[in-house]
Amino acid sequence: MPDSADNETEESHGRRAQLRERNRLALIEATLDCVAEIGFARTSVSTIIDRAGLSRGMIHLHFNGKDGLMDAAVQHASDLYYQNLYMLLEKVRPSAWPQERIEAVIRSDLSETILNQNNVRIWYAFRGEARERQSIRSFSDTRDDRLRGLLFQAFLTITRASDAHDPTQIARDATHGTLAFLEGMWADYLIHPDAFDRNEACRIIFRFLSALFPQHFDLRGAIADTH
Amino acid sequence: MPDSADNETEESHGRRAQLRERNRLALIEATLDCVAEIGFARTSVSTIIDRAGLSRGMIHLHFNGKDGLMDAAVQHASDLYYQNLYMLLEKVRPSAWPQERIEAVIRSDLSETILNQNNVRIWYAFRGEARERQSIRSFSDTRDDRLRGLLFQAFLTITRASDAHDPTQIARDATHGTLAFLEGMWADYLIHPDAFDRNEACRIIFRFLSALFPQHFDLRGAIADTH
DNA sequence: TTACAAAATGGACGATCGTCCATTTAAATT
DNA sequence: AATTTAAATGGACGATCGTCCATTTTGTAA
Repeated sequence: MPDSADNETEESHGRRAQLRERNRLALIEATLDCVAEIGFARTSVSTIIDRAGLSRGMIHLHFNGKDGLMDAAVQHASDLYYQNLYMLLEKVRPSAWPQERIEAVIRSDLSETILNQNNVRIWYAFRGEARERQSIRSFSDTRDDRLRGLLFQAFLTITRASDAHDPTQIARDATHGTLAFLEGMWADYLIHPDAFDRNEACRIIFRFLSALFPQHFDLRGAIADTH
Repeated sequence: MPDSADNETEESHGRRAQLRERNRLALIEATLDCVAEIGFARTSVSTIIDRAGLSRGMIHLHFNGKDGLMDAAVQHASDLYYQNLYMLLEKVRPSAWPQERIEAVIRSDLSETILNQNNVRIWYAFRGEARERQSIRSFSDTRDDRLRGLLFQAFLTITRASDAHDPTQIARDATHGTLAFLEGMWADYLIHPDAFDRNEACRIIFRFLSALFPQHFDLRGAIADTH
């Protein structure tokens, strides 16, 4: 085994697997494009393979049918969402105040990278068809769980430092409320993509948060701790 | 009162029009049931007429095809939503404080009558397919407009009586924020219908509102004016 | 280069889609 | 009771759906 000595066995089959994966991904992306453009109901096998420029049989070959492809597409969209979101969140320095982390979550979730026409259409198209389809249902579920954890810990740090007699409850409500806010802003963007104003959306959320935590937020976002 | 003589002339043609209208409505209701149960994509002409117990041709006869039926169904769902909502809002006495009217909007929109499994599934199913369909798009639009007017006037009354230097802006933000809140609560209910708690949802909204307008709200809702 | 196997192709297939109309049913009129 | 006419029926129709496989293409190994 001369030059293949330091290559894995897989690498000798590399070109094949690489092409295979390329087509697999092309199908998923074509599916998401179709869903975003013409909706879930009108997205057929024909429109997908037509857009991908591949042959009919590939869907059955790679995904065991249309349902399997849809599941994979949902998973892919979810992965992309998190990949982008956490990439944005990583810019927050580790020593950041909790209110800064909260601001980062809000601004990221409303940024062009995350909240855009494609994503919002895909999001609502799948959510509308989530009934009885576990793969799609988890698409919506997961977002809540992971964002919720981030926000809750940050809010808890804030409320624990205060003199409120039920810091956990307040933190939970603040988390729930903030997520509801973001959800509402997404819906707003879906219905009125042109009239939507990201800065205004942020300001509204911060207006409410600054009323609830005046020492930690103002209309522009997080403010420095005073102790 | 059997078929008495004091019937109007129209009533002599009445029986026919009455039966006709009954079938028309049956088709619309069957459509909404199907959309709620199996989703927009899986709702076909066959499933609709099967559920309505009527014949295939009626859809073309009454609505000029499936699209027309869908449009009528969307309109009907929208009408029902407002009919129920405004019925609930009428219980608020005319002299009510603005904060009481705001509380009524919030509690109504989250009440069992309005926010239930059927409505929320229909709502999101149509919204997911709203792309390029004016009738469906207006379904979402209108809700905002009418509720927005109610809330904005109430918030404006509150902010104008305060010493804030930008009462209009605050009222607008509060309106936008409250609608976003409600939207988020609906999404919450769609994804977790069992875990959803109406009282908790109300409390969270009032927690934020009471932080913003401490003289007008507490965790339980509106409070009496102090001047 | 030849042989092998994995991957990709594209058309055939039955099922189901939405539309539409010839026919039947039954209410209203004479 | 006979006639008229609006409403309802249900099957035929072509189009399109998603599935699947016989065949071809192409990367890899002998």
